[in-house]
Amino acid sequence: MSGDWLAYFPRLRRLDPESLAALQAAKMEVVLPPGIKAFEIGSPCESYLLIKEGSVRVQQIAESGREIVLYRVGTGQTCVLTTSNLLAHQDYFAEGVTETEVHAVAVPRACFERLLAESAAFRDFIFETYGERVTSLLLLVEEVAFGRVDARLAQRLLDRRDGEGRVALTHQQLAVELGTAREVVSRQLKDFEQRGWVRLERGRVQLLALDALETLAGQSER
Amino acid sequence: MSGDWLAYFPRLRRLDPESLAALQAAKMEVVLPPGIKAFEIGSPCESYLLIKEGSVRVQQIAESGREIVLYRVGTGQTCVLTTSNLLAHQDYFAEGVTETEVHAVAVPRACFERLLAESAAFRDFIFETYGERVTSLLLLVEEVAFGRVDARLAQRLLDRRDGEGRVALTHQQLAVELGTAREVVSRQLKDFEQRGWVRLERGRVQLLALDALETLAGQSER
DNA sequence: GCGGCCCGGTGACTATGTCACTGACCACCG
DNA sequence: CGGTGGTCAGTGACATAGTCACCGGGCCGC
Repeated sequence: MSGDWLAYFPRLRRLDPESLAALQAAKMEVVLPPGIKAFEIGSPCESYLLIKEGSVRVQQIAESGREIVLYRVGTGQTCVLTTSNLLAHQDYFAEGVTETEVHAVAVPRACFERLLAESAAFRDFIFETYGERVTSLLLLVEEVAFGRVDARLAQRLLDRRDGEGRVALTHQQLAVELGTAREVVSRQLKDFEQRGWVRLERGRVQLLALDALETLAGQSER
Repeated sequence: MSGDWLAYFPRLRRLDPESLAALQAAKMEVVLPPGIKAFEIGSPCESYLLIKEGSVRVQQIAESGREIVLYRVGTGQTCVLTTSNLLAHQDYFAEGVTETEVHAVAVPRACFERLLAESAAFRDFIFETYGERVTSLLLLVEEVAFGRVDARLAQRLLDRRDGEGRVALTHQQLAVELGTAREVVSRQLKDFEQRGWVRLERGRVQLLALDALETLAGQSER
């Protein structure tokens, strides 16, 4: 039911009635299945995407095939890269992959630009997380440039564990999370296992010593 | 003479007279000597800086002391981090160092926010390079995560050479440019020298084979 | 049950980063 | 002029990370 979509974006309720009406009229509700590319390198950027439910993983891909996860966009969020591309009239040069079924609202470029010009509340909404994203990209630069792989891996395992301390990712997927190679992840995990911190299963890691992993994750500086 | 400052920011001429008058009234002309910190980690972000003349190097610093240059802000440009911090009400978490004497125009936060709200031309001005900066940060992530040090070094030498093919930087400074260690730069440079591509001098590198360096710089993928 | 594919393990090697120490060079001062 | 301290660069030994080639096991569809 489309009347409820604003519940996901409370700040948009502050829009003046005219802007809100324009948004209502122009928006399109979209549903994407899991595991597809919402956008890829070179795609033009046609509309502003507001995610109601689900998660999109945005990743950079090198020619060599190595990948790195830049960030995720989840419920109630929007994608910096999309915003940035709309503002600068550029094409995408990263790819976005749906990790779950994604329910989103698409706002066409023309409507985006009109709202940006007319509505202070819309601008606030846009920039709410925008600054934080720039921050998170700089943190990523620092992490990749100076961080230790073991600490970063420990952090990712903690971040992506479920309620029972399981991480349902293959070594390859973990390598993409960190922008490193599978072999490196395999060796680090084996090391963790020998310390008794995790148990390795096919396609999954069972965490056993959260405190030890947290301690290691804290030592991110090399 | 302050009447000419708009010559550096032609897009600001499109501002409506009222906004322009507000900007004129609130702005402050500032001059910073070379080699000082325009802002550092933890500084609050009080005003929007428009650079008329000069260059500011923005760099990230790890606890270990290793540094990496994130980007430079030059004549006619503005700093993404400042914009982002103003938008998101955050403090700086990188530092900005003047590389030359810097002549700039400072716009206080209140005026920045008012103009952002009132003037479409001002927003266009802000976002003109903003999107490109996000792009450049993603490129930096890719470079640091996947790039070869030798290719990146060759690229930097080419980027920062003067008219006679000289690069007036120490090995340490080159290491900061790339976010690597001085020893690594020293060894790579020695290798370049043995190939006859450069000649090493104290505090300086003389480039001899631009074409060879360009070829290497092109092979950035690991 | 066979073949193909994904998953993970491993050894050997290369590339990069760290540490400790050295000497060269330079500016300044007495 | 010589001493002195600081910056700059060179180097060997070692640690960490990434690459390459290859293997074997499990899983799935036919």
